[in-house]
Amino acid sequence: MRVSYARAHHCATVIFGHVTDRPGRRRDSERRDRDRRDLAAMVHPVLRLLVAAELPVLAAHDVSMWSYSVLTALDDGPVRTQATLAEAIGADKTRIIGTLDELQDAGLISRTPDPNDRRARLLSITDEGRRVRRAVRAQIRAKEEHLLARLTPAERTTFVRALEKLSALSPDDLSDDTRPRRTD
Amino acid sequence: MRVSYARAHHCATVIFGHVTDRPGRRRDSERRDRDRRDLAAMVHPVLRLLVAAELPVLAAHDVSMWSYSVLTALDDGPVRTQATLAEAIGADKTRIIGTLDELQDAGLISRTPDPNDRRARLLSITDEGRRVRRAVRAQIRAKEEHLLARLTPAERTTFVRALEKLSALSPDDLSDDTRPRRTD
DNA sequence: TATTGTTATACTCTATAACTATA
DNA sequence: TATAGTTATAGAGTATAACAATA
Repeated sequence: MRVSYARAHHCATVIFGHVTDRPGRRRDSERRDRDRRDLAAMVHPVLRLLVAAELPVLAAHDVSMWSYSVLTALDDGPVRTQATLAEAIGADKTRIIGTLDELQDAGLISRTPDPNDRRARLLSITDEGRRVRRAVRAQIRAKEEHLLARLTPAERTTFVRALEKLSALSPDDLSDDTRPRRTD
Repeated sequence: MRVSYARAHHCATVIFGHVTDRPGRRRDSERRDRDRRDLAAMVHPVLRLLVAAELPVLAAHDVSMWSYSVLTALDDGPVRTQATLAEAIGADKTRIIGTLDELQDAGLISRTPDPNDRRARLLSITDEGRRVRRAVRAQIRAKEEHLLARLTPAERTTFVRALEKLSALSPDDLSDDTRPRRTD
């Protein structure tokens, strides 16, 4: 995930001069929602901001974004095989191999052959890996505070809660098939 | 911005078994906030969800993500030169040229030489371009409803408001230099 | 035959630098 | 000399297919 640092000052000025819309008495909240930018057009800059804030922290600890993602998954969850880990962090089997090699060379994770299935290699985070992960996380949390400080306490709580809800969804949850209507 | 459709079922189970933390009487909200995932780890899956939802819509109208971004900027703002447009959408001068060529060939934008500066080419969206942009937006909004429907009305309002606030920030707004303290 | 981990290849995207034509 | 637009080249990142070992 590479992100350019170019600032995305998406022009927020929305002009609907010649949109002939029935001049009903809409509430402000409805008008607000209609005139807002697309969600992706707002979420993307926020992600770039977050990544830009995280990269220096990661670099200071000599870990890549993928490495940090792997360490996080291994620290939070039980031992995994490479395939399950890859799916857990939304990556590809082939994509994380280089990352795992680096992490192993750095002594942050260990890969031991599975006695029950000699094809598989069981992954686990080392004490040093745990230390690095948590040091990085602490610094990232500090950076996040700069962002969240722009919100009111109530906004902040709701924003994080909403993020937790939405980030847990799978693409299937958004498919049109979930609509109650049936064609038969 | 290419996004794999692999589901990011980030394991949300957080285990702090051996983190010796003073067992004070923390409020639930504080504990919640401490045990949550990193913001980027939540924002990223949300963006992927949104992009996955948008791509089919864009494909149906034969426009790329960058094309839609350009059409949006030109529809919402005044006529721009290519350089200013590029910066407005967070892209690079050289990166959008191919996109502009496609849009021009498709008759969705026009590029006319600037009479005052024969180096520059003034951009403007055509009626057809406006039609496409708004048709795409309407469909994207419909898809977004699937996502936002997972939130309560109050959560939704606050979430969108928070996104508007945060997405308007520039990297400078997050730098450590903004802290009130000085070293001298 | 299917699966785990791995490697190799090709393809996409991006950044950088160079070029032109104007100013 | 500097700038707007363009083009070309190199590099990073990714997906896909193919492979060896094991089930």
